[in-house]
Amino acid sequence: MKKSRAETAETRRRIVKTAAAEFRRNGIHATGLAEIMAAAGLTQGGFYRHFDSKDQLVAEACAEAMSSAVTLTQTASRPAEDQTGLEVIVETFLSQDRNNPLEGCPLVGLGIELARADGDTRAAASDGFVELVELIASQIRRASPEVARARAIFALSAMIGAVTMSRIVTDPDLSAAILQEARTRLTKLK
Amino acid sequence: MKKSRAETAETRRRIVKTAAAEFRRNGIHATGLAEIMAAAGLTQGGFYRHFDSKDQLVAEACAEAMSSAVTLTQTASRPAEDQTGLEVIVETFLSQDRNNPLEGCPLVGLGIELARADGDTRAAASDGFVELVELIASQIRRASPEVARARAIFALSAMIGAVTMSRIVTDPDLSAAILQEARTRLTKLK
DNA sequence: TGTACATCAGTGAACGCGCGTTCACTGATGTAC
DNA sequence: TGTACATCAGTGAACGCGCGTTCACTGATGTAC
Repeated sequence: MKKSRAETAETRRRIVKTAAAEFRRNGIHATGLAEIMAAAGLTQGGFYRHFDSKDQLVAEACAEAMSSAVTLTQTASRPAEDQTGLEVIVETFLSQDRNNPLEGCPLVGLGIELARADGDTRAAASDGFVELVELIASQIRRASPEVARARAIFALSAMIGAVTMSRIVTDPDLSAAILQEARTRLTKLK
Repeated sequence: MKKSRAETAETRRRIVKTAAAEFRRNGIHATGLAEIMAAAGLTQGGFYRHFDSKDQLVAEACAEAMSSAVTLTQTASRPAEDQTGLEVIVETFLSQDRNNPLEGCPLVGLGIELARADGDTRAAASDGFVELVELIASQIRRASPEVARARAIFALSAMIGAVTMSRIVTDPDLSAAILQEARTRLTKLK
């Protein structure tokens, strides 16, 4: 049953992408390897042909998820007809579908679990945060680079808190209000 | 080995308080009942004399942790000599010791796990969020109640995001900057 | 180019372990008289 | 108030289950000649 090199590489990528989605949906600790492998169309025994441990997969899945969040934000940051780049980024970030967390920002979906994860995973999350900060800062044009970066740090952490709380809260109106307040206040930072 | 009613009630409270601390330290899923019972000075078998399930303990521990966060914030909200009530609240919230999460805000320590928890737990978290919002709003005096509430919603979710990210990020300077930016911007909401 | 063989991706079953939960038992507490 | 007994908080061991990890095996791929 050996597979070609191309197939092997493709399988590995599929496992990482599947894991990135499942971890964001259910959390890292609550997601088992058997579940991930099944979702990737494989059986659990094959896992260790690709990875040394669950921790290694967690780190790679976190890096992968951060990388697609950065790409998504990059795409979104092209200013539209009547909106600045910052407005579009804020709008996009705050519109993450609560019912489809598979592709949302891992800093929200994995959240505080990242602070307890091992070094490689935390480093991936941390690096991704910095990349997003720089992307946002580049859209704040009326300020010096230092001030823009400071505002971007605030905007990103505030958005992460808002999306997180909008998912926790049980009242749909409150959930919408949390996102709306963040939207209103953070688009003013331009 | 039967205990008196007073002792039984005291034991129950101790289990809930211990659980509230352990869940905030390690996360809900990652904390076992045996670990909690041992930390409370008991053996694991006695757990079901007090609770029907782990989920019930999670809900009570969440309510307990939110309640002490509210009490702490209430105490902090008395304006000091040279600071407004809002400034003191923001200062207090953002000074949660990363290395001692036992008593920090459960909306940070439990984080996105709360969004996946069962109804009672989410309700406790949600109610606690609303209480904190009202407490913060009451310290924003120059605005109408509606505007004050809107600002409080933003301030609280932004602080939760900032403390969360300050714990995730690996660079201590960045961690401090995240908290500093939140402090600077949110104390201006008065 | 064709053949023989070593490699190794993936399967399926098993491993030890810790989880949430259950249970028989103990013995101090609380109750009934 | 004192005595006899039912209650039940807490212990310690066990339960089934799912976890991360290991392993013997299969058979198509890639390599050596």
